[in-house]
Amino acid sequence: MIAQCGLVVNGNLAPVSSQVALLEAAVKAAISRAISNGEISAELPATITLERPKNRDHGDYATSVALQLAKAAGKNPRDIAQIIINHLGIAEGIAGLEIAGPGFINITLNRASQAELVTTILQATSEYGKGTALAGVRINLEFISANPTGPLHLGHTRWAAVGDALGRVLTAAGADVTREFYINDRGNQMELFGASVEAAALGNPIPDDGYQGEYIGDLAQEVVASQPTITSLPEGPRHTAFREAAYAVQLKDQQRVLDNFGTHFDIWFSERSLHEQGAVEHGLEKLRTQGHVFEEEGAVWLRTTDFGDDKDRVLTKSDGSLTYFSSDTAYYINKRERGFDICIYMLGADHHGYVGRLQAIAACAGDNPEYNIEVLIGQLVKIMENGQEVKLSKRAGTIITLEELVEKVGVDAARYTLIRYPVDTPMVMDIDVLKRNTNENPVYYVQYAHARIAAVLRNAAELKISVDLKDFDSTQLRHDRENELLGALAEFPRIVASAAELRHPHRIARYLEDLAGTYHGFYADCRVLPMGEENPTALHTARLLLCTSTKTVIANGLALLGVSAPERM
RNA sequence: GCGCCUGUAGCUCAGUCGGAUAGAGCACCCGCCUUCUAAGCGGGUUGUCGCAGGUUCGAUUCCUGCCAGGCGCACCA
Repeated sequence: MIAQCGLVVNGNLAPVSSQVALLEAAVKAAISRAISNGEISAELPATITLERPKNRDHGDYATSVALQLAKAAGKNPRDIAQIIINHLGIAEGIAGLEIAGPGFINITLNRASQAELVTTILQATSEYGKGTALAGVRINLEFISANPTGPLHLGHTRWAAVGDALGRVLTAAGADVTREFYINDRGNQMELFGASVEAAALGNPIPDDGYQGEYIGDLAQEVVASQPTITSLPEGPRHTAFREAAYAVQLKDQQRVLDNFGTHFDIWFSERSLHEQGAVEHGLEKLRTQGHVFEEEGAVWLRTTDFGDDKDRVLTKSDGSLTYFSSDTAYYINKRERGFDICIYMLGADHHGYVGRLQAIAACAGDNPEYNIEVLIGQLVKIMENGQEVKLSKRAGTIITLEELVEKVGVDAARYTLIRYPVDTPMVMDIDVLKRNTNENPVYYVQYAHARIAAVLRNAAELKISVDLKDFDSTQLRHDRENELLGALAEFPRIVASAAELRHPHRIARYLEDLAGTYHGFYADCRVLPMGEENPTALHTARLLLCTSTKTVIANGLALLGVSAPERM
């Protein structure tokens, strides 16, 4: 049976491929037979994709493969569709096949076999939706990477949510993911930061290019409180001591805030450590052997223009000091030497000028910039409060921090809202809407569906209705709403796979909204529990198990977003 | 000037390798809780898919040009 074969083998769960994949294989096999019979003279397409028609009258799945083959085969697409159908008719689990429009093949599944999906989901539980599309691929996912010179603000928050969700989605697709935060703890900005805190502690004016925020004063107080003698150190050591102490406090604060936000990193990678390990020299050496390093006007350059960058980049300045770019090259090479196949960088739109040079780094190091490195650019987030745009300015002290955002709207609403839009769309976050806790906030719509099912299950437990899979009778599920819900549940594994491959975690959120809507429709039309004195029947059990499956999928999807799935609301 | 992103309903936005009558939420109107969570469901109204060409059985989707908005073009970090 289509819904079962290949999913459960000898009682063990095979990697959960969707029933759709099996159906696709059946269509492909049918075409293959038609070709070897000489009925169609064309190449077998590499992949056959079934889509879910928007219009329910077009069956459970549809394929346009006959239209695609028409030209090569030199045949009318409807004739080709008929030939494919002739070969496909024998496949089990299919209840109906028809040719529609210019040559679409509409497939209707046998309802009972489709309902076997419930068994699949309930056996897989938290594994349902996971796949193997990226199995064996080692991915380094770098995101946020803020300077440790201030609190994380709104600009970082989009990445904190999206990056974390992407990490979860890639993992679900089978990839071996390491999440990494690169700490820019070296260079001018650190000096200015240290000097600013020091000045605040000593009651001196903050340096011109220094950091102005209120938090600088707080940091100064905290540093002095933990090291009372720091102000009496001689100027040189005092300067260093302030810088280091402030750095430690600020980094710890960033880590605390992210932890609270549900975003966790496997590695916090210090830029300094690159230099201490000699990784920069090592990287330079590697680039030299690849032949893209040259000297000019006393500086050492990397010829990134060999690979499409706008201009060549300086590695070592004419005064002998290393540029930030040299750290970038060393860091990339270091990642590859740690065994990562793909290095993903998530950057804000204000850094998109880095894309060319990052790809050039990979090429200069002898890698394939089309595969080994990926730079995802996210557009900036605007924020509205009290009907006005809040202009973000460190100087004016109007930055909104991640922590403040969470205090205002909560972790779930903040994460969900940031994740549900594609990152290349500039988005507007309206604090007032997010505070409202109405269903203008789609996270509640999805969470509500989960809580609603939990309530039904609690009531069922009280009524002692069987939810044992052994009592599941798939032929009970014949209602259109049940069919629609099963179809939506069947989609989840391919949604996860495509979200991972396209690096689009927002697809998970959109899918969940769709699934929640489908469930609410089912709930409105299909009574789940017995009414009054009615005795429980096989239909009640079947619907309860369908509810449990839906709850599992919603919970699995929300887990991929790092959003909670409440039992009660 | 060059480069990246965006332009879809009154508003905020989805739209899968190019597919059938372009969708959702909000807003607006009308129905539905003496039995499972009404944070819900059903129905109604809403479109020059920025503009103009091209590719083809078929384009919101791919290509070219233009218009509008955002961002970026350091021997800074």
